[in-house]
Amino acid sequence: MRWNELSEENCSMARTISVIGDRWTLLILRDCFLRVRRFEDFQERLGITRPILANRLKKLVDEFVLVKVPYQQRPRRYEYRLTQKGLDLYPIVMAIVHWGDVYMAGKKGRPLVHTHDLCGKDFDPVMVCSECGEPLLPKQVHVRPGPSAKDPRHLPLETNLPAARRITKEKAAS
Amino acid sequence: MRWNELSEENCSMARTISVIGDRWTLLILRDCFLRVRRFEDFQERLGITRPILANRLKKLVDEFVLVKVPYQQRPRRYEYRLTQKGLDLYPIVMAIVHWGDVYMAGKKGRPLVHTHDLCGKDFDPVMVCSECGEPLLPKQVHVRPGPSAKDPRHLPLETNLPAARRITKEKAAS
DNA sequence: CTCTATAGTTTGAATACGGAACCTTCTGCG
DNA sequence: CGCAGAAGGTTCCGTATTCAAACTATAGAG
Repeated sequence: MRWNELSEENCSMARTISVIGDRWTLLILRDCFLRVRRFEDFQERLGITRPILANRLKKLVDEFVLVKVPYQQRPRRYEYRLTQKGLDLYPIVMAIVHWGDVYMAGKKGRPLVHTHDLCGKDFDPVMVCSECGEPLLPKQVHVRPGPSAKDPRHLPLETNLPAARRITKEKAAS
Repeated sequence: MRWNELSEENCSMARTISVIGDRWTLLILRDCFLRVRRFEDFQERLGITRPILANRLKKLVDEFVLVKVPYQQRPRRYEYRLTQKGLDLYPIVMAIVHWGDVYMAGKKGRPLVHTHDLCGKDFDPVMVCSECGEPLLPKQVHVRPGPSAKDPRHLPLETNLPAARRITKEKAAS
């Protein structure tokens, strides 16, 4: 499966990955949320090569995650800003940062602390259920085919094949 | 910056990306949370080539995100299961899926619906503040150097350089 | 002794990436 | 005028990664 095929998969995760699922794009987005907006700033902070940076920024603009906004005329220069679609990537970025804080931080602690303006406290991000507000644990969540489900390759194995498959594929198929 | 340098960056996001920040690894993790555990199943569901799959699974095992558990002797065969470290990637996966549901789903709706066993309802994942429980909006969060902060390249521009930099770099530096 | 199941590894061609240099538009300055 | 500098790219080329297909290994079944 190539990149262009990824975006046509009937799977929300595959389709999101087709937009933001590479190393450099994720790092660019991190910097966007840190208010970096200009080509030269991205290039210097990330240590990314210029051709790749240009390519990734163009892709993010094509996907409406970023917009080019002119910040001066003569010579005309643009900066890159998050759209609402881009701002809505925040939970993804925070979830990635938080996992890194928990599992990849050195002995000396996390590199960055986040403060919530609303309550004034330092916080960690927590993923909760929109209906009951409880933290989400993978073992308390089940999944079923949605309105556009069709490709059984994107359902869990259990709904896809009888449990007997776990023993021998042939017996179960007969 | 190469992959091996990424993991040494003093940035939680860069370090997480060094573990899970490529296309195939993210798709493998999606399937792990859908209870896929075996080499052949991953290979068939993802359409990934066998060498890449072997390489990514090995990397995830080396990072303690997955463990190899024998499920039969003679011939000895293993399956791949999420460790606690791996299970804790759930918020990242859910955040990615949810963004895809919102922005990348076709007219016919989302491919998969999630049900929360605790409350029995279909839900969306929401990222909230651990201290006050309110949903996190990027504009209500500020960031400051943490215990292990050192490399100014990973701070926001505002804390990094005076605002005057936005006009002329030279004047501000003098 | 061959066939099948599972989990890989090897190999060679296609693609992407890294690094350096170059291009373009404009301002400022001698 | 003519040249330097700033900002935002693009071109070029050698290396690294990925893809696709075939091959290897282990063991039970017939």
